[in-house]
Amino acid sequence: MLSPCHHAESVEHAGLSGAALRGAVGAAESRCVERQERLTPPRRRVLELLLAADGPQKAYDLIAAFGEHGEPAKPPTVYRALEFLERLGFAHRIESLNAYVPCRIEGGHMAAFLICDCCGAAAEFEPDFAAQMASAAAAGYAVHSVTLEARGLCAECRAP
Amino acid sequence: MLSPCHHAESVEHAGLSGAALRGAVGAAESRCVERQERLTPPRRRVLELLLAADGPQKAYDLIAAFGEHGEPAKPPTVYRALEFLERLGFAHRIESLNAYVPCRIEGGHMAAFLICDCCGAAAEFEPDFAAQMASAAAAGYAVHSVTLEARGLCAECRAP
DNA sequence: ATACGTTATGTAATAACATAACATATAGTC
DNA sequence: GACTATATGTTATGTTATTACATAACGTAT
Repeated sequence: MLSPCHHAESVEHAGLSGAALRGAVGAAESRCVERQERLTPPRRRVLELLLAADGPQKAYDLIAAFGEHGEPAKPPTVYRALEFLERLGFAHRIESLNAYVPCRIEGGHMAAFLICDCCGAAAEFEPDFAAQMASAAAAGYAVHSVTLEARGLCAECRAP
Repeated sequence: MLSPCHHAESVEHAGLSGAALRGAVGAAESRCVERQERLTPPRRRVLELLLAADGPQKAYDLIAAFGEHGEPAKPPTVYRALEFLERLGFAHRIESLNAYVPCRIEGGHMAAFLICDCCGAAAEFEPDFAAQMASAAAAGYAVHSVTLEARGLCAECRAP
């Protein structure tokens, strides 16, 4: 990845705050109730941090930001929360960045990202994996998850 | 990922040895000459280790196996060689495994893998990213590389 | 209400993965 | 031979993630 650039982060993916943040957390809470899962305090906290952030967050960013008064979390606290959030579809790990983002797409369990090497934005998009799933089926594979990561330059960074 | 299973690694991706290994290294050598790049001893050694292996290799596996008589390499030696091999298209990094495989597909610069969670095999396939590239273009992104990693069960592990 | 099984969290230590920084060496060119 | 660019050697450290085990909270059946 290149060094950070001068361009602003994509507005559409800017971090949530206030009512929008509370609404998103509340929606997650509801989905947990439906699924008989528990949005416990550390899980909720990590979700808030992801939702409030402007871009992909590293695990140790979350660890550092975890406490209300500057105390970091212990690593397993955050890694466990991230695992839960991924399992419920509330967050995705971006493998090529070793970083995490909140899920922006309802109901999708397959993740696809456009990652800007200039500004660091990671835009989730609705993947159409039909062609790849056909290849997998032809090879006899039973696929249960797919991630796609495209690297390049976002519209803003191409034409500033 | 699940724990290793009892199934054999996929035969088609078994490690090379003898003449097949020398042939593959020789082909890489030729491509380096064409491109005016140098397949120096550490680069050649790491390529051999990848080609000879039965599956994705971790960087520290390569570091441990590097020396002819059991002496490990220093980490930068192997990471630099891997960087070179990726740049020339001789190897791919599988992000979700933190591991490396030799490239099995001529000329392809975009990587797509079917990764078996049971036996650990990683089958490279020829990706058709037309649908995703269209999405990226619609979003204004200029994509320069794409990787796809599908997790699941291979044919052998589904029906042992 | 208590005992039990299950799930989640707290905590310490460390394992696994990767790079920075700087010195040295080797190849190609003038 | 001197210069330049590229590659390697070496030390140290930075970053990412997990293991292991103890404790706590929840649900539920007695």
